[in-house]
Amino acid sequence: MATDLFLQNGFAGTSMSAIAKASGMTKASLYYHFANKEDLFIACVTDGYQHALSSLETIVADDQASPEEKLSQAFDTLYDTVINSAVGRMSPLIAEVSRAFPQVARSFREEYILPHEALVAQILAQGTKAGVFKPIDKKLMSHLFIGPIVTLSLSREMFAKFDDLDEHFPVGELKAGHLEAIKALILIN
Amino acid sequence: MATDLFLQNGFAGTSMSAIAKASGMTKASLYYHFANKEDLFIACVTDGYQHALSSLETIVADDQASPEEKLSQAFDTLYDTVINSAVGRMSPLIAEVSRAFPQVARSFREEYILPHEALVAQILAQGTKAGVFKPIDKKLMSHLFIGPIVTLSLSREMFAKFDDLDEHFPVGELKAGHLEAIKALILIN
DNA sequence: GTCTATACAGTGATAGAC
DNA sequence: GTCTATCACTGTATAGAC
Repeated sequence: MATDLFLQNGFAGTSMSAIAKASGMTKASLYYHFANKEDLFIACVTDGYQHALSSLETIVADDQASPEEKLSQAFDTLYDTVINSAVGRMSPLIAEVSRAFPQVARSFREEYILPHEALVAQILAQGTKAGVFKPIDKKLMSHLFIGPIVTLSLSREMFAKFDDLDEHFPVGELKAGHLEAIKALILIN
Repeated sequence: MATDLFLQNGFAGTSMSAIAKASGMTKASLYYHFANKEDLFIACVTDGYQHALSSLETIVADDQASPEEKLSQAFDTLYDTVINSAVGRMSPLIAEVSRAFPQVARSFREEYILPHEALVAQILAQGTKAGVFKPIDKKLMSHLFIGPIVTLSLSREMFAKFDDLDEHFPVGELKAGHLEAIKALILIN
């Protein structure tokens, strides 16, 4: 609710009055639940963490799938999460708020980014152990793996109101090409 | 000047009073030069376009260098531009402002993003013509080429105030690994 | 072209009744 | 736990003198 408003109008562009109205409350009631605007924002951000991580966790824990299948599933999940979910789309917003409130950045990193990276690293480690993936530096893999997805999400947010959005940023094709590129980089033989 | 303020505090977080003060003017004088805040912001953004493009243009026009050398030089330029220059760092800011003023996004795309992509595409086309690069889809290449760099810039903005910035986001290493990955993807033999 | 002064809407946040 | 009413303040923008 408040999350949607923040996404649409930014942090400074979303007033407590607007949030109260959208929540069917008055401002004063809102301030009964949250000490201030930052706390409310942080609640919005952390609220979205859980679900985004759980789908990756089930992929990692799957005993049936091969490392290559898991990699493909991780791509599906990450593209879906970063591009469609509220938390994923919030990156630029978090960057904006982080300037004034660095603890927002810290919490985002520790509770969202690092667990994500760790899960992706686990999938890659499973593949390396099975002898099908080359070992690769973890930071570099995050750079090449998550980088394009976040930028795609940012671009799509930026051009959300344009009617040729999907023509210029075709998620499916870009995802497929990206996956092939990563495979070319890490698959053995 | 105003650009730096926008970068530090976001669009809504930067007041006309603050800009006027930093410019050694009063608010009223500022409004003599710019009709409103958006116009001033657009002026800041477009102002940075020129230089950012010119360095890529000289690389493309170079008759001496091999396509592989040009690719490496383009990496140096893009990393430097996106991470260090004002325009490059402005992407999240432009995303913020674009929600309210879509023409900002359009101008950014047409005058900055598309020319950039076209120049990179030219380097790749030169390599393909010379028989050293495989042909590759233009949109995909932008996704894989520019995506990681923009996300790196965004991350570094987000964690700019943290003392372990360069440890977590080591530009040099990531750039080198990224270049190797792109080469693995497009180099023939 | 730059200034002082100001209009006026909206902001985050609080006091106190119910 | 929610309300009405209000606080002090800052925001964008403008009028009019010099």
